[in-house]
Amino acid sequence: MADPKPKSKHTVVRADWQPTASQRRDSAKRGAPGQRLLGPLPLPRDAVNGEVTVDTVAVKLSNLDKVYFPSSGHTKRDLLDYSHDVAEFMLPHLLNRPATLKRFPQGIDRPWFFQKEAGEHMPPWVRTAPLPSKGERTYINYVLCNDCPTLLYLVNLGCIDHNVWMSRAATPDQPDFVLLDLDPGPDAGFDKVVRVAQAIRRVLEKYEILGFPKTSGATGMHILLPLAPGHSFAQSSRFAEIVLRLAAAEVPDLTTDVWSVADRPRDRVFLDFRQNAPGKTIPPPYSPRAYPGATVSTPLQWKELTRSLDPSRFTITNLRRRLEKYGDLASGNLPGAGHGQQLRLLLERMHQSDAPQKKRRAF
DNA sequence: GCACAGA
DNA sequence: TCTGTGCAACGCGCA
DNA sequence: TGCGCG
Repeated sequence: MADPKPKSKHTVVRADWQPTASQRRDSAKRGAPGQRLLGPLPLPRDAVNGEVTVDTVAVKLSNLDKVYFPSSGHTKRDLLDYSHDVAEFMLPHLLNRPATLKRFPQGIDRPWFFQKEAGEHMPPWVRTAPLPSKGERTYINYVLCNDCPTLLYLVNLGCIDHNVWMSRAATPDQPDFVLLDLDPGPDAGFDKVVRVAQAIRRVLEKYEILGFPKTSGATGMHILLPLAPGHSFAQSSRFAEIVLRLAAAEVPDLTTDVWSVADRPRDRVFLDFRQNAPGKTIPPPYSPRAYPGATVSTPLQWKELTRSLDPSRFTITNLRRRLEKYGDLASGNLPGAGHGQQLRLLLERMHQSDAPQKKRRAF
């Protein structure tokens, strides 16, 4: 493939960017409880505009008092304080992943827009990666949110949630985890999501598959299965479908695979494997969401999946307490964690285990 | 949130 | 100087 | 061939 060289003043990344020596040193502490929480913005509390210097980079911040979440009163400053505080936990999950910017410059109740092309107006220290678009006919310079200054810059632009690919820029066609997406209908409470997640947990345990559950930050849940390098999205999607169909067979009255929203039962949990595709995005662990209350996509321990689990409890205001207590419960899903699974091996294990039995069918 | 075009 | 506008676009299943 | 869908 020809070396893509779209003109850009940004630092273009054609291979995965490598951490500096000091960042490598620090990374040993990452994921440990209470470590690396950086506190709120280093800025006077009454400042409405300002400039912070983070990692030797000066970032301009504006309209800090603007209310982004009217029902709870959370402001842009609250979002920036949170982002600065948890950056060491969130950034590893964003590293080198092309980002689709979803911008809410006037808050969650006002018009928003997508932005993929970084354009020529971002500061030169914002890293980007050129990726083919429209069937290889053109390139888009995607933002890579690889450091704290970039994170704060994006939040200042109105990026409330972060939406990143399941692959990294150097290998855009190779997902490094499988996404199991649990999406409850409007009349399905979170208790149903929990029961379906427990069914998925039983399937994963039966075949010794490693998975990390998290709230989506909205109404559903995500379960992430770390992948060894070299898998395709076709493979990750097929595997997600297999696991979800096995789980659905255990709780058929709680689940649906109906694609059309109009025809989909409103009181069931839609199990979506189609999200495993190139260019599709997911809010990573610790991403805030543009929902009332400033909820956060929050990694969980499996044992926390109880009837009383309420995902609206996890917000930008209180998430640091969980990080102090538990550290990064999803750190095992990071590409460097060494837990990448070979789908061929998992499928062999599943096939052997089921060989004497009939094939399971039905969603 | 911000650059840009057109009035 | 003000005001309006753009800021994305994949591939699958089905009619 | 287009639409709904995430």
